Amino acid sequence: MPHHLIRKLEHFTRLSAADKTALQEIATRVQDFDADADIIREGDRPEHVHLVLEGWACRYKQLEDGRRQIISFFMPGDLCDTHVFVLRAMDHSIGTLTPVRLAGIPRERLLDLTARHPRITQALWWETLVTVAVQREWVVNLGQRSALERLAHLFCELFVRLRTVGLVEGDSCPLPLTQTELADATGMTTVHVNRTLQELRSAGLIILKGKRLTIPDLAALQAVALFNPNYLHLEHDGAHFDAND
Amino acid sequence: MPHHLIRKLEHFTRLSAADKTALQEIATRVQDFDADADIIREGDRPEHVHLVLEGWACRYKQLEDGRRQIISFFMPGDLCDTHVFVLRAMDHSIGTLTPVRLAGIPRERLLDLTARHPRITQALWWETLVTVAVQREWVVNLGQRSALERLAHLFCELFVRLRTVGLVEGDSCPLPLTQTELADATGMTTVHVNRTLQELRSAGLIILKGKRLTIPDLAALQAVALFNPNYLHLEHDGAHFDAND
DNA sequence: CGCCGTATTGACTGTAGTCAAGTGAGGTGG
DNA sequence: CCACCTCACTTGACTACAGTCAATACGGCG
Repeated sequence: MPHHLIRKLEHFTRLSAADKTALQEIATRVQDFDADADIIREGDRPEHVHLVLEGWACRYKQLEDGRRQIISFFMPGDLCDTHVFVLRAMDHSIGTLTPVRLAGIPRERLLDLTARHPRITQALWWETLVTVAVQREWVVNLGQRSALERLAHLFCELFVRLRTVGLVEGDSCPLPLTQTELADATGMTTVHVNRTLQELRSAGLIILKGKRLTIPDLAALQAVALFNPNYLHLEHDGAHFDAND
Repeated sequence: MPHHLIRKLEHFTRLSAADKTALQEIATRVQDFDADADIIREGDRPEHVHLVLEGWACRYKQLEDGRRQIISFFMPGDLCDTHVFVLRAMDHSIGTLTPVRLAGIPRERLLDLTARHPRITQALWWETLVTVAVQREWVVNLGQRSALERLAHLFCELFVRLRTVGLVEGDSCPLPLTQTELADATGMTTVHVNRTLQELRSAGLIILKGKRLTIPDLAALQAVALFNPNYLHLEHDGAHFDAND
């Protein structure tokens, strides 16, 4: 069932049939959440690693005075915190944006999986490091880019990430976010998000309607956003890690 | 020699004498760098993990048009990219801010160390996860905090981190950064950094002079910054990982 | 049809950026 | 030892990007 994860990991390494079977089997303890529900709250000590099977979620942090920052987005195929067990308590929360179906993977299960499947271990490492690289890019995005560039960059990133899990159709992809959520992710106000979206639309760079994003000319949007996809580390050259069966 | 690292790791777990000796011995291949030199450049494929022994460095990313964002600071005791080996090429650069003394730890050396010393493995995991947590907090800082809060927050973080490696004396610590560097880290202009520093000074929250930062009332500065140190995960409760010798 | 959350618009404010001109302090060389 | 040079810091006047407040429009769903 976790085909999105498998599809993503195959961008890094070729998995054997046995690897894939093993990955299929981790999707136990499936749970469903409504939209706008917390999966994990700041202060919790999570019991297992979560894998998003369907829907979108986000990592976020709320300041005492109510300001909220979305720190990252989770989409199908994404893992939440492969290694949290080391830390005592969550320093942020994870909440859903749409209805979400999750698999909860117990710690031992994951350890067992990686012990038996070295290529999966490598691939999960890659997954983790890319997540961190995305986090760094968000710092650049918030620190240096203008509102227009910022939204454009976010759209490029989400589009490319969705493509790696097979959720892009032609030049369009799902984008189930409200303008408020875009604002919380980009450090802008909803009003300014709204106006900036209009600017992107009238420049013909995006079509955004009915929770669906269309990018008629990805290269053009990338140019506006100063988007360089290398931080997503998608060049499939893990030949030296390939399965030989 | 890498006493700062040892001191830091002991905030998470109690290390045995053997653990400490092993850590002492990884500081081979010592290299010295001038200030404002690149240690690793975007696109490089680094050969070893770097440990900062003395001086300050930073992770940064430069956009095509020249804008630069400092993504994180490295101070004595910090490790650069414990697990880069999985990825093909660096997606950012690491450069010095002051003269820096580094130890280069070959991959095998690190694997060997962790294989023999499970507590060190745990402690390095903690180190890695805290680094990522810091990265997330920077997203919150850039996305939600005002200029004043942002600088105040950065100072709180640097102060607390320096304290964990023993570099705080009383209520003051080294701060070898120019206003330009502060600007690149906080996504502000140098002019605005300058004015905001004056505001912090005249509020009596900081004394900043001669590359030295004094914080007369840390609680007050924390309140202004909305700084909550929990993301640094310093509560020493790793008793269950304690060495028994 | 009517309700509620989301999106849109306008007018105004304010924080932060820009440009450009000084001032100051530390280091070097004559 | 001092002049000078450079880099960092400081200041002022002006601009502009983004935030605030508040009213209104839209759209999907019961």
